[in-house]
Formats: sequence, structure tokens, C-alpha cells
Amino acid sequence: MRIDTNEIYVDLQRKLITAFLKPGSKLKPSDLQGQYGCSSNTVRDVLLRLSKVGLVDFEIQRGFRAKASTPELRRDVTKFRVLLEQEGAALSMVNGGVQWEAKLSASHHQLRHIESQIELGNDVQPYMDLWSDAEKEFHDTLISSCDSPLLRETYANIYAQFRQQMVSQERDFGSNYFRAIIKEHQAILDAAIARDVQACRQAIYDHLKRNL
Amino acid sequence: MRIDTNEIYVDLQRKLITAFLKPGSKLKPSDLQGQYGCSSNTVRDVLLRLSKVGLVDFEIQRGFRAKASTPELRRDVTKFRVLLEQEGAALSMVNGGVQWEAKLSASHHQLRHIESQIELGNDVQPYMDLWSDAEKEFHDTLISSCDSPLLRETYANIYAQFRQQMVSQERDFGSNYFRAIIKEHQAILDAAIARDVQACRQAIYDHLKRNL
DNA sequence: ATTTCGGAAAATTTTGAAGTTTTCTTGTTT
DNA sequence: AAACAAGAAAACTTCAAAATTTTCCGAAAT
Repeated sequence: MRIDTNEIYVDLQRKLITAFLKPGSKLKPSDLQGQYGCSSNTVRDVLLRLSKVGLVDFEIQRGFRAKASTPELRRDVTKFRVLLEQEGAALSMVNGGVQWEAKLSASHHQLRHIESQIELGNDVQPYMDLWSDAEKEFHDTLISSCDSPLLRETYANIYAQFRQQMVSQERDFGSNYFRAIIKEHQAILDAAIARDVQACRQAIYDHLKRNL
Repeated sequence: MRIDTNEIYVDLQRKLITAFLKPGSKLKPSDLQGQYGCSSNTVRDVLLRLSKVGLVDFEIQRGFRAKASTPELRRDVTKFRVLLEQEGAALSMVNGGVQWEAKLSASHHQLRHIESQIELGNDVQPYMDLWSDAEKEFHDTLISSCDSPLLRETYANIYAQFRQQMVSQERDFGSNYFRAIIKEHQAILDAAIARDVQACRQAIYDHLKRNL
């Protein structure tokens, strides 16, 4: 039998983004080895790959850590995310065709549906994974016509880091929060479809400014 | 005795950026092992770290390759570099103090000196390493007051990739080329010191547009 | 002539152990 | 009580070889 290192990669990624592995905590290959039934060097390999995305810090002779969460880093990640998303969206609004509009509209619809359920239900947890995927999909679609693989790849990394930074921030995830979020996503969609670059930049900033 | 993996890292990085290891070429740990007198696993380790920067492509079960050089990628790297440098410079012009101006001025002076020598001498090669360091230093200083470690780090990676993409592009590196480059660097400096954001954005674009 | 199919050769990945370095503990000194 | 040093434990890095996968090449079949 053979071990699927991709499985380990995906599992660790999820645990990092959901703060199951808490920011700042040490990641010891020899500890994780047991859970995955492989040697510690294999875990080391995977952690080295995760450090490429920025979810894991690696220091020579000091091993691995889940990236720490500090106010400075949270601000920086947010600032950089705003920058990348604004540029990506602006480019998409110029380059994107009807197909882009359709995809964006579709992903927003799906997101909206989930967010409405959460707003009514008052209980986020059962929808968390669904919402998480839908939000990622919406924001990725927004910049998907920017015609720059590097920008998209960098954005994906920063988006993951953003999640990692924010999950540990205790916040009121009640229906008030989602009522606001729903409006913000709507504003982004409307501006994008209207090809109003300035309004879209503003909407993206408004969506994320609470983290600055 | 102990092997210094950092030495291997730096050496491979240089060989990748200078196209001593040609874009697209396969990087076999077992081949490189001999040169550095270490095991192939150690080389593998280093290559995994280099893939974090984007100089090396890694595909599971397919090994490592020096990142390929294609017209599309060259354009994308250039576009993304322009974007990051424009934003970084704009932020620096807002945040940067007199100290920033001084450092920028100093690094430009040094760069200018080397470029003048090259323009006169007509022979680039002996100055190549000096120029390379000075150019990097100047552009890094330009964005150094942007107050965003993530932006600076991403820029550093993209700058390295830019170099890697461009060295393989045979171009006329005669004095004509450097006469133009000197003017472009001057224009960037002038706009930055004058805190003219629009002019600086334009100067950065003009400096790199030949690669688009 | 092209495609398909083996099997051999080459390359990658994983392992477990040996070698270093860092970190922790404990006992001593100031 | 705080600072320091020595020794022990834990963690990280490297190695060489085994296991696995991919690639290559020539023969057979379409």
C-alpha cells in the first residue's frame, strides 16, 4: 500500500485554516507522523510544501509552526487582500465577458442562499463549511477574468492566510453579522455587473475594512 | 563536519536567476547531489524551498524543473511586477519620510554610477553582478516604506522570477540599452522624490513596458 | 507507418536510523 | 531569588537504501 501525501496536505491545510491547528502552535513532524501512519520525513515534506502557501512558518533548525496571528499580520493580510482583490476585480471588469457575469451572478446566488439561511437560523456552525466554500468561490470568480495567473495564485494564498488569521478572532457570528455581509456581497456584485470600477473598489474595501 | 544547505540554496538560486540552469530544464536531485557532496534528499529539501519562491516548479511524482520561460509567463510576470511596484511605490511616497528619500537617493546614485560605466565601456559582463545587485536594491528601496511585509516579500519573489524570465531573452545589452535604462531609473527617482504618484506610476510602467 | 504492449532502466518518494542542534531540566553559584 | 552551567532529552537534519512510480525503448500487432 502507498500513502497519499496529498491527503495529508489537504487535511493539514484544512486544520490550519480552521484553526484546529492553532496559529503559532508548533508542528512537530514526529507528532503528526502517528496520525497519518507515515514517517516523520514525509510529514516534513508536506509541511515544506505548506510553507510555500504561507500557512506554515519554517525556520531552519527550528522546525515548523502554524503561522502566528498578530494584529499587525491581520492588518497586513487584509490590506494586501484588498489590494489584490481590487486590482483583480478591476481587470476582470475590463476583460470579462458575459460568461464572467453569468458565473459571478451564479456564485453570488449560491452564496446569498446560504447566507440567508444562516441569518434566519441564527446558528452558523452547521453551514460553516458550505458558506466557506461559497464565499471563496464568489471572491475567486470576481477576479477570475483578470487574465493573470500570478495574481490569482497570489490571491488564493492570501485568501487562505486571511482565513487563518480571522478564525481565531472571536467575533459575533450572529445574524447581525450576516445581515451586514449579505449587503456587502450584494454591493460588490452590483458594482461588478454594472462595470463601475470605482464603486467596486469601494465595495471591496467596505467588505473588509472591519479587519483593518 | 556539516553541510550548509543555505550555501546550496543560494548557489542554486543564482544559477536559476542567471539561466545557468536553463528555464524548463529538469532538476534531478541525484544529479545535483554530486556537485554539493550531499545526499539527494538534501537537494530535494532545498528544491522544495526554492519552489516556494516560484523559481522552481514542483509536481508530485514528476520531480523538479526550472520554471519554464514562455511569452505568456513573461508578460504575466511583468504585468504583476508593474502592479506591485506601482502600489508599493505609491504607498511609500505617502508613508516614507526623509530617511526613505535619502536611502532611495543613495541607492540610485550607486546604480547610476555602475550604469554609466557600462554605457561607456560597452562591455556589460564584468559589471553584471554589481549592476544586478544595485538594480535590485534600488527597486526594493523604492517600495521599502510601503509598510506591508507581504507586499515586499511578494515583490521580491516576483522580481526574482522576472530576472529568470528575462535573462534567457537575448537582447541587445549594448550602450543604447543602458542609455535608455539610465533615463528610466532617473525618471522613477525624480517622480518619487517629488511625491508625484501619477508620474511615478507612469515611470515604472515605462521602465518595464518593453517586456509586455 | 502507426499504435499498443511489455519489460527494463531511470527517477522519485518513503523509510528508519544516525548525526547535529536546540531546548529543557536540574543543580550550583552569586 | 536570579543567573548560570552542565547534562539529558527532545527535535531537527541528513543519509543511504528500499519501495514505488514514471519514462524509455524495442518488439509485436493493427
